[in-house]
Amino acid sequence: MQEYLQGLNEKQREAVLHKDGPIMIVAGAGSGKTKVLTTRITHLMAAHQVDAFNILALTFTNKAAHEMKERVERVLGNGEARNLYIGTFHSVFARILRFEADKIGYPRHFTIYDTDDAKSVLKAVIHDLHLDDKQYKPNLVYNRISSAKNALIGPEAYKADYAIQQEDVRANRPAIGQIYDNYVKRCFRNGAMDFDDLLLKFYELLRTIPECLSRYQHKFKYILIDEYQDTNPAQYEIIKLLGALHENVCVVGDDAQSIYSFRGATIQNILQFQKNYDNVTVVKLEQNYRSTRSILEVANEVISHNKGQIEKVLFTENPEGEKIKIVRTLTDNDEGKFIADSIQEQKLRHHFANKEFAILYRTNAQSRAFEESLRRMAIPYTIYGGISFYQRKEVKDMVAYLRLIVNPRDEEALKRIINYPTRGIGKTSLDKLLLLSNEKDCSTWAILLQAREYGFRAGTLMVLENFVTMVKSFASMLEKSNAYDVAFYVGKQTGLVKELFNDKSTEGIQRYENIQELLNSIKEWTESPDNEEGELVDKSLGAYLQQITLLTDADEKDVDADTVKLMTIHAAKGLEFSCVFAAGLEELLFPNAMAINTREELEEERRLFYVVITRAKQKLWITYANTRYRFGQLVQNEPSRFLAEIPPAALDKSFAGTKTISGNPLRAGWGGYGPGSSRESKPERTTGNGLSEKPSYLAPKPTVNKTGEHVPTPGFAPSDMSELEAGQRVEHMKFGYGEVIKVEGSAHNPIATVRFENNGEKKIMLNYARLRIVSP
DNA sequence: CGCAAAGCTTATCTG
DNA sequence: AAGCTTTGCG
Repeated sequence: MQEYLQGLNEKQREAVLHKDGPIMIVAGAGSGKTKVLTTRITHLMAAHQVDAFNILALTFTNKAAHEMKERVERVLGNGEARNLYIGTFHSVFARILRFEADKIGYPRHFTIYDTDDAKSVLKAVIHDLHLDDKQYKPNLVYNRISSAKNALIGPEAYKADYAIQQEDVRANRPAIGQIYDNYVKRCFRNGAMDFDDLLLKFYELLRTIPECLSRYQHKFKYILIDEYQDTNPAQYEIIKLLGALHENVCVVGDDAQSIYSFRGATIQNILQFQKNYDNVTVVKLEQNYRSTRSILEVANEVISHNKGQIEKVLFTENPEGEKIKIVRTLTDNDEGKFIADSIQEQKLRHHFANKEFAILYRTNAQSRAFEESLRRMAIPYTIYGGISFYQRKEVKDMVAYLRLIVNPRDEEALKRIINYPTRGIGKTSLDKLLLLSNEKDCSTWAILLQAREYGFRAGTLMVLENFVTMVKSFASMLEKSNAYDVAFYVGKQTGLVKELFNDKSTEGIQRYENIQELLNSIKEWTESPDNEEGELVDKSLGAYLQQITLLTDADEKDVDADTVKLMTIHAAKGLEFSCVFAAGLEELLFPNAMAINTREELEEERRLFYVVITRAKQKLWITYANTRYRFGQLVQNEPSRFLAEIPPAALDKSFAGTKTISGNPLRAGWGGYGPGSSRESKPERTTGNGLSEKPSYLAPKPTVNKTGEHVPTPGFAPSDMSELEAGQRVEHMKFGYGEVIKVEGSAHNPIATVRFENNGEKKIMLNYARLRIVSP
């Protein structure tokens, strides 16, 4: 038997050895599914001589894809793994779409719009339709359109669907269909795809171009999909098409961990897999290698409250381990303190490293209290889920230039930098350009190219043409130089780098460093060997730009760094930690208020709870707070209903003090952690009852205008400023009389310094201020 | 035009 | 409480 099969249990081996035909691997939490997937790929290549070029593996994160490739390479050691097609749905499809773009009318280097870009387009569309963006909030509209796309419903189908229309009308947003329509057209005009388009357009490619369907059906003889429970209908249909020829589709998933329905994922994909394919082999991996028996028992019990799952019972041969600890605190800050204290204590007593701890929560907003408490204890930590490096303003600015060079139709990029750094193309000119591009239904860039014909003022026309010339010169440089050289030159030539360099504030220096880091990243990209991209090798700037939009900060941050990890439960999917703190187990927070209206929603929240429990290898704390701040206001929360689903026998009853909670509907015996038990609690904030907000002995603030109101002389009329010079006496509407000290500034923006009798020295911009010359 | 202050909104999860 | 947008002003 091959060496790589040795470490597998019977079920795992069965999953690996199955060669042809559809197979569903139901892999419980911690049952070694990554190992099975990689070994399966290895086995296909080593034992069955399947060519790496014929294997497609779709994962949930870029990082998982990387790891898988590495593991296969480690076993095979012949460099073949580089030819595997492994990546996320989005990155793999983006790569193929780049290759086939012309067939569906897109430029090869189409831009991928991230959520911010997409929302910005939506804003413009909503504005152009003269709709109220209070009623049509871009965020909401975006989600609605995203759901439609993930269900493969285009604008026409959207408008024709009675149920959808009823929903929109009832929500008083009847025009979403129209917005959707315009949005799609606008994105196409911009040569851009949003995240959902990467799936939708790939699907359309397969559906409408028979030669493409055939090519990729033949190419991908073996298809493997990780985290199948979180795929949506678009992904489902794509796989069905791609796999139709060989039917060698291997899906791995756990219905109990399906937590992405908000992204259009439907648990039906995994529940129905057996009905959708003939002769499906089903293998269940039920032995858990990750957690202690105590932890697994709690997980099993909790998930049993859900209906309609694939039947399975997870077991483990691991030791029983410690019991679970449930901890109540008075406030969210106390919760933070408790967790930081506990981490410190565990480190001292049991010699855990920082990186063995994770604090997991339902919403990103909860991270603040933990950050503060960890910082106070000097415990290093990493937060996941903030804005990624490539979302920072200065980075996006620079990237916008590069985007425009590669794809001049990219209107979002153009809007961002056409007047940054300032070059005299103001709002008026830009609005006119955008209006024209809407009228002619062509890209803003096309209007710019013919600016001469649209009656701009001479000066404006000149700056517009200079801008066009500059961008064109960058683009032509791209033909001869590599991406890094072009980017470096752009930074220098536009003055962007210089502007950041001159800003010596702390943030300014940081921004400058970020740009340097961006340049480094481009350099690394251009120089790295061609082993990451399968057979469609593309080291162009365009390929780089598409790739960075698909990176998440989980891909950018180093998991091995010795820091405590803070993230949402969603982000923790697929990860494991020795010690886990599941925080904020409160009604309305977890389960979240947004998800308690239907059984389906509530069951998904419960699966989320299941996921957080099963992240823990050795120790698990579950915490909740009586009160926490929301929108700057203190709110009270009941303990989460999920706590009552935990079997009492699994709990550590002696834990954290002896206080019982009076009036708590849950079992007594859990500790309290609040001002009484923590070292330094802030006194309770006095909440606004309208009384004694301010001590009465304090004098009221003076209400008199500090500047002292000046009453202008009757018939006040500003004088002609062109002749103003030092020494003249002037009158100002508000500041009264004064003497001109000096006149400076450029010709089109002169600034006078005036010493006023009652208001001291002021700088006055003569273009805007109203001054009357009293005497020469 | 560009800045600062005031005002308003917001926070479920994400590639 | 914090971030983003609008406003008011020189």
